[in-house]
Amino acid sequence: MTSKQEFIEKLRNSCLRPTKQRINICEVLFNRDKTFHFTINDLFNLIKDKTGEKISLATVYNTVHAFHKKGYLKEIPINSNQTYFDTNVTDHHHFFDVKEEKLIDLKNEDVGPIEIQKSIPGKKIKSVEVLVKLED
Amino acid sequence: MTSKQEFIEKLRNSCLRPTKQRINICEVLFNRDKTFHFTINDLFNLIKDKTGEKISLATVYNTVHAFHKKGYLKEIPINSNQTYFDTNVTDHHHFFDVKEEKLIDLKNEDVGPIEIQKSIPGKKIKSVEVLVKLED
DNA sequence: ATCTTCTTTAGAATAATTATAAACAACAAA
DNA sequence: TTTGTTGTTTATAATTATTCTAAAGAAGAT
Ligand SMILES: [Mn+2]
Ligand SMILES: [Mn+2]
Ligand SMILES: [Zn+2]
Ligand SMILES: [Zn+2]
Repeated sequence: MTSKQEFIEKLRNSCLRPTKQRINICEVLFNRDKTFHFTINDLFNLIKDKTGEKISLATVYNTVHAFHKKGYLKEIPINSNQTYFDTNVTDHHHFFDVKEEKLIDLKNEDVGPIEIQKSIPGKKIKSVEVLVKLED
Repeated sequence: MTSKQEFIEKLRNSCLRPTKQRINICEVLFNRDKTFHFTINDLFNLIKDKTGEKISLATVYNTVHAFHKKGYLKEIPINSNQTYFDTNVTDHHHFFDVKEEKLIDLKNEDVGPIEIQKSIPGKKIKSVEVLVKLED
């Protein structure tokens, strides 16, 4: 449980002005026990439900991308009509329940280390992600 | 090198009428040595270049999805503004060169077998894909 | 208080994809 | 071959996620 005051400090330390909207979004996103996977639309609706106040869609986009740029959110590569984000920014893998359209974290020990044996001259590895699609 | 006649047969066997457009798309997609990674837009332009004739964008979408549904094309999960497809429909992994926006096949031996140790009740694994993002 | 800079916002613009419905082509049955 | 049926192509419109714009508002510094 992070206090409003702590979010304000974190935002300031990140050169992001602690506006009412950003603080609300912080609380919705980061005041939780488990990792949270969401689309912009999920978040937009959740904010209305949880805080009772509406934040404009443009602001939700702006804020999510600001947080993403600062490394506080991760983007998950799946083919969907909407982009998925993740509050767990560590390197980790996912199940994707295709029917429910839901992401589930995989612990690294559930997958084991992945050694990439091939390399491309002049390029280095930025990330290695496993996506396990689930069906019924 | 597959002949036009063979494409016609393959289309018929798949309950897809062998139209001029579908045969052309087959030739552009499948008459190649190496696996081909593309977006709808790539394909649309390539058809004009290679065959001199224009196929309507709607038909390119229709055909790609028809082929995808029949299992002749694979969809590659990456976050991009456009969806990527692959003529290599076997289970395999990818490099994605973020700067060039290009996919490169990884052989399974370049990655090694991936054992998923976790399972979700009532769900079974449909696919396991590794995406390795590359930067300079 | 005042000024500057950053942020929010509604609404417009963009761009990938999908839907529509009329013209057309493939196929099978006469 | 003609004819009828069904599947396909096409131009165009609709949809939808995302980004852009520019004006109003809020935060922070002086
Ligand atoms: Mn996750
Ligand atoms: Mn491939
Ligand atoms: Zn982002
Ligand atoms: Zn498809």
